[in-house]
Amino acid sequence: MSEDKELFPLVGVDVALFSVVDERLKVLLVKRAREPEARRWALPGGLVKPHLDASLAANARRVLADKVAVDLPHLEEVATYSGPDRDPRGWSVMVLFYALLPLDKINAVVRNKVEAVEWADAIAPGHRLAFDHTEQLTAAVKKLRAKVAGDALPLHLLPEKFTLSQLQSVVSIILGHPVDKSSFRRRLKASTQLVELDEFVRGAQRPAQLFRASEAFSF
Amino acid sequence: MSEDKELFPLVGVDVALFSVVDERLKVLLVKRAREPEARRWALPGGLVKPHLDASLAANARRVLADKVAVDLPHLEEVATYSGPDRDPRGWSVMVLFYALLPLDKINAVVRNKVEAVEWADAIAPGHRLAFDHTEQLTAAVKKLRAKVAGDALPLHLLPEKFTLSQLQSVVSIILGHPVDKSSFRRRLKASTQLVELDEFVRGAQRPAQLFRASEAFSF
DNA sequence: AGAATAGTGTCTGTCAGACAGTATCGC
DNA sequence: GCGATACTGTCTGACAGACACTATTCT
Repeated sequence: MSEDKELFPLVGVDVALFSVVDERLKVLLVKRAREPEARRWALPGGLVKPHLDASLAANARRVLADKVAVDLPHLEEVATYSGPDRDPRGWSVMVLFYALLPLDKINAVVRNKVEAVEWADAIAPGHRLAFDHTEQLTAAVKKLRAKVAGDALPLHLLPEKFTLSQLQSVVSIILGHPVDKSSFRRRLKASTQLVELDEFVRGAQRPAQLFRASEAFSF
Repeated sequence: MSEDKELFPLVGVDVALFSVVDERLKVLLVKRAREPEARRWALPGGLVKPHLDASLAANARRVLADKVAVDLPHLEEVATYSGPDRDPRGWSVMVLFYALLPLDKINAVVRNKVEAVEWADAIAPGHRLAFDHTEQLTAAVKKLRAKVAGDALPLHLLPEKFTLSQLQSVVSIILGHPVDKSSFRRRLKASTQLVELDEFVRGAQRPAQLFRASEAFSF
């Protein structure tokens, strides 16, 4: 066993699962039940099981299925974290992914489990995280922001049908600064990523047109 | 041993080492001496040795030190490739990096080794590559191009001191299309990445000013 | 009518591509 | 002078931020 430690690195994944709650970008944290780092908040993650997982992405989906009751619509690789000291169990390599979860599925999603679960503020989680997860979370947020700043649309955070105002709100929450309405809508009209529907949302004001992701959409 | 295969994935790195030769973007390939995939061209790579390597990046440097006699100035992570079938030895996960090598060090660089070594065209290598290395190479080129298109300067492909014309040439070779001289130079003057020197290159025409990377430079 | 949100029109500064023009060398 | 390469100036069209304006609903 201790020889195995010398010969074979531990291999697994961590996942930063983002959502938007209360006008804030949130990330799912779990309170670890077991050693190492027991009772400390951490990104959900786990070691790969070669007989179960077809890939690291599959590993990520399996791990998250323990905390969340939905299929993740999209997994994006961020970076790998490796070395002899980052986990006391031995030389380890963890591949970090991030995923986005639609607003309207949040309540249905959190499963009862041994560990506590929390949607923490993604920018300022308010906990000291286990292992190198603070660094990982920073990297995941940075990658997400870069992608959205580069004109990708975070539709995976929205319901299947959504208004442009909702989309604009989510984008500005992710980026951390206001987004101009006019230029935002101009961009979207030129884009092939959205399809306008003939449906409208009625509320206490002018109805808003609904949109959905087009076939050409890729995050 | 066969139980180990079930329990522990193989872990290693592959490296796409780029350079510019003869006005083309080239990548270093090695001809594998051992099974699996013996005698097939491949990206240089190797399994991590926990007692030797402090990280996967260190693993990459060690593997490349067998083929190349210089320290790699920069390693950039591209993606991971994993699964039970991509390597016949078992469930494996390889982390792909790319690196850039300065033009003026190429000749000093290739070591005598068991395997053959070749600088192949990065866009059309002309060989069927081992494992999933064709896909890996495509991803590495794409990532490099995206980085350079996003205003990063590939100074690691140039000598320490270089002219703007040389830099422009390298950028256009990487991107695969011509770059406008005027706007390119305008961008560089506004940038803090370069420092102009008081030295000039004299040739058969007007001397060209030399530049070097500034402290603020980061690829 | 007024509040609230959806959606549009217009102005303007910035910036990148295009390309012509000038500068400075060797021969 | 001529060829070659380095370097600069200028024009113009595209576009994004700013922001005011119009539109449509509910109360």
